[in-house]
Amino acid sequence: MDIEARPPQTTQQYVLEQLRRAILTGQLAPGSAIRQDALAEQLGVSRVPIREALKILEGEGQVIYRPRRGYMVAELALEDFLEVYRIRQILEEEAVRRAIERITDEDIQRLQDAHADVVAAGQAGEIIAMAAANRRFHFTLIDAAGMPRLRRFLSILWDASDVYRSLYYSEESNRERVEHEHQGIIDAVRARDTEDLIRRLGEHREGTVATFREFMAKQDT
Amino acid sequence: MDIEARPPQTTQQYVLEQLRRAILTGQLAPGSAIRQDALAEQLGVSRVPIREALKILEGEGQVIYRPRRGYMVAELALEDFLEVYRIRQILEEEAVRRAIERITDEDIQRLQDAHADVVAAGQAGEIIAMAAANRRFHFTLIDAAGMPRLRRFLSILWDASDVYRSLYYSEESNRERVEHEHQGIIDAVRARDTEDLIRRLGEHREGTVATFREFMAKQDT
DNA sequence: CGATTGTATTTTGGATCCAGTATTACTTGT
DNA sequence: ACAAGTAATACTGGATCCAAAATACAATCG
Repeated sequence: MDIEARPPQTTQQYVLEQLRRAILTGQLAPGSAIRQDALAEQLGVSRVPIREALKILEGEGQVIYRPRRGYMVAELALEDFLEVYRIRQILEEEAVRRAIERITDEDIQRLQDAHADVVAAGQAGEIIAMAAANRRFHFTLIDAAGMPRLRRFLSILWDASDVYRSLYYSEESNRERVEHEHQGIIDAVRARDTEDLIRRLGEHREGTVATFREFMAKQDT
Repeated sequence: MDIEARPPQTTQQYVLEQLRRAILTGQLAPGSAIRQDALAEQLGVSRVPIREALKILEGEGQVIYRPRRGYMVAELALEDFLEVYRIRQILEEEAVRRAIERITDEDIQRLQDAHADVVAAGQAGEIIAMAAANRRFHFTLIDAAGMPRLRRFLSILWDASDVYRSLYYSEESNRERVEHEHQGIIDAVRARDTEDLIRRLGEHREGTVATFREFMAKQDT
């Protein structure tokens, strides 16, 4: 027997999850200071696991740290967002180039399943679930590249730029666009057509960026 | 007046520096376990700042963490190295494309200065100084792109793939090659010739990778 | 003699406590 | 009334202590 040992869930991992979630949903607003012992009390743990979770987020660039001043949630201005998104696109492009050469039918099935989850969550209006399924969709493709470090970086970039997602998905028209583009991506993968796939990913990105520009413009008024 | 406050050096930052250095020079060999209180005693601090520094390195992917088992220095097999290097190249390419449009004469001067430092350190046989100057050379160019997050990722990737550098630079022939290629890069920047610059960076990378293949092959015997 | 279970030791994870620094509020002087 | 200096407060950084989990070792049973 060779049973995979379940890695035990430590408190810091729990805290890390909670922090990620709070940042993603905007409960911890970008730019706001993070008070360690308030958080500790709120989560019912001591300050130590809080500090360690914050250190990981610091390494990932999701929070800003200034010695003796504490942590704040990193802000994402439009131009920062565009920068992160641009990096994501470059890396994802590299990943899918490799992925399309090695992807199996089961992977494609998973892709299709993840897409179905996106649609279902969208119709149910469950924003968090939709963001999660969307992530799974993209990373199914990325995983097929078999480049673990590239995957890691994309994962961090994803988290870092997913901050405003919840607002973004709430618009009906965006959901439809995403659904349509995803299906196109799946088709291109099925056909093993690299250039078409790259083109579709590019369009997917441009659609997203355009939507964001509108969104930010609306915010400013 | 808007003076930037000097951030005080905390113990964890000191520990972090020491750990980075130990990993870079190979004192902490890839794959070896990191014993927390041994380190704490050695550096004359408590275990707390050690743990927090390790958390940052975990976020950067330089050490592997398993709950309740501790940390190990991440191993870099040849294929891992190639993967990291490939990512670096892609991102550096994006950076220099932007950089060449915005770079100033002062930046170019700094580039030339950094290159001079590389040569000087090389002749003096100071490997660590040479690695540092080489890093400065590349990041002078990257900084000119004005993409702070991209810069951050490149910085992490650089550290992660710099592990074997000390061995690498010790060979005379490599030093000469690096010097020659750097000068070519500077010339291309001066001429604002993007395509030539990209081409030269690609060659620079290929030369490095080829050298590494030889090096690893020698190691295996 | 080998394997398995129980025990001791080592090492990490978390809590509490203390010290040093930054921020805020208040007081005092002009 | 406003500014500057000072005192009070709040929060972070680090050390020590304790608990829990993993590993190493030994003893016992088949």
